[in-house]
Amino acid sequence: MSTRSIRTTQRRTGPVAEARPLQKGQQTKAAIVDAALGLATQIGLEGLSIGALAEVMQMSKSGVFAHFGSREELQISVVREYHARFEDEVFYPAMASPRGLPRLRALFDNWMKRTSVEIDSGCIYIGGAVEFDDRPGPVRDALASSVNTWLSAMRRAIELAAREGHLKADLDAHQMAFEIHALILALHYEARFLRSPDCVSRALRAFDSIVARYSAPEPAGAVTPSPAAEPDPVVRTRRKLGSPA
Amino acid sequence: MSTRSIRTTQRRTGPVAEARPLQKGQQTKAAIVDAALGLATQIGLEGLSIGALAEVMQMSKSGVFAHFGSREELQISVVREYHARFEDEVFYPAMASPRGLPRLRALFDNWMKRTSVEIDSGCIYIGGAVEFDDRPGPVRDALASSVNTWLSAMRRAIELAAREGHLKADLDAHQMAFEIHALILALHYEARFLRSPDCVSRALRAFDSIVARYSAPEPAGAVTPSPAAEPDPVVRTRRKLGSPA
DNA sequence: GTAAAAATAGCACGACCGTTCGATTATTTC
DNA sequence: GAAATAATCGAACGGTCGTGCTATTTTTAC
Repeated sequence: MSTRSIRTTQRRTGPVAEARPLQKGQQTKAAIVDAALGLATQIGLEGLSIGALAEVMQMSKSGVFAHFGSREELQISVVREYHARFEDEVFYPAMASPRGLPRLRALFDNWMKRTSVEIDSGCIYIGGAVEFDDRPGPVRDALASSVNTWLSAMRRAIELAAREGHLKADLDAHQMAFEIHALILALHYEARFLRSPDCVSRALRAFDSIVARYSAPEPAGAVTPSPAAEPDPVVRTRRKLGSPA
Repeated sequence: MSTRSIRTTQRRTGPVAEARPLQKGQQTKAAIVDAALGLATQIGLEGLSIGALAEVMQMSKSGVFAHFGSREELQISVVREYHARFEDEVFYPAMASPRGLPRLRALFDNWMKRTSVEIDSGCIYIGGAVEFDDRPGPVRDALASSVNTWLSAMRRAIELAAREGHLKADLDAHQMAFEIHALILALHYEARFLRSPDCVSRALRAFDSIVARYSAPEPAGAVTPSPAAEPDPVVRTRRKLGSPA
């Protein structure tokens, strides 16, 4: 918390040297956040308790606590960590797919995997929304900011697909994103709560229906529009999901 | 709890008369469940605490507690109450609409109102799914049972609409129900968490798209198929959503 | 009215919660 | 090495939680 904003470069020679960030602390803090994320995906952000977290980490409660200063700050750290992983596992890999429809489909596929294929861990964006929809505060803000960042990225991908000619030029990207988001929510619901075995294929079918409806009318037979589009070679470093500031 | 299974009809004349259920208790119990439902729709089933409930009811904790015997039984009572209200406010009113597409649309409209128009209270079926997807036990069972009952009713309405000729005869009712359910979940998410102002109209538009896609192909212009179908006069007493046994 | 029985209150227990604080140990800097 | 500082521990506090007991009050039955 307090050590975060301290610059790494400054150094002093006087007898009372000012602190520069050390490594051990940040390291175990990262380990704690990692464990906390694991707990939060199972029992929710609200269910996260410092005592349980300390037990997992084999540390004392106060030892864990000292890294965050408050439970709320711990929750926010978990949200940030989830944002980073979402970026790494959903957004960036999809950017390697060719612009337009293929990339949009890759985003959806990765998103699906994140929220349902690993059934043992729920999605913080979905669980957190339910837990914090009536609970204003910084945790809710961090959550909403991350979700909005991600949904915006989806809309951008849709608009790009429209500009590439894969989808109708005059489509309502907001509307299409709403419908795709809905599929993810239903998938999460049926996979994790109802344990419906065929929900993944249902979500895929529904996605295809949506794409077909928003697709640009084509003269000849081929359903998938020109798969000849080249992938973007260097996107990993250029494009960003965005930071949830 | 113990008084629940005692029959109402039996009566004795001996000096040690066996108990028959009295009224006052059930009455305040109903009031407690009502208040508990109000709390649960705001802070969730897990957030429900007997202490807070007692304060709302202006009763002692133990006084409230005695009606249920455990917190779990209180939660189950809340789920049952929600089921009953859902039946009354979503299912039954829609049964007054004409069979087929109009009735399906009425079900969706009522469902929408329940989960989003009254933004101050969340849906227990949605919140509970997130809270209990990793928590086996009787509360989860009661929740899942109610949800499945309702989703089955939706599927029946879809099949009926197909049989009436309003929708394609060979449609996959499960798939269509999945897609409609998805819209409700997205509506709930955007209304309550993201506070997106136009989510209601988005859900309506998406619903229309789904209906159009599953509609029976028509020769002439009219989009809505023959609105001449007569409503069912006596459905309120005959048809049931079903009990979540 | 009286007596049985049900409904409610009062109190206490043990468990866990987040948090504070001072002491102790590790780590880093010189 | 020594000195400084960061990291961690241990114990404790006030609070809320669900729950179990025993009184006391209210309701019902006769």
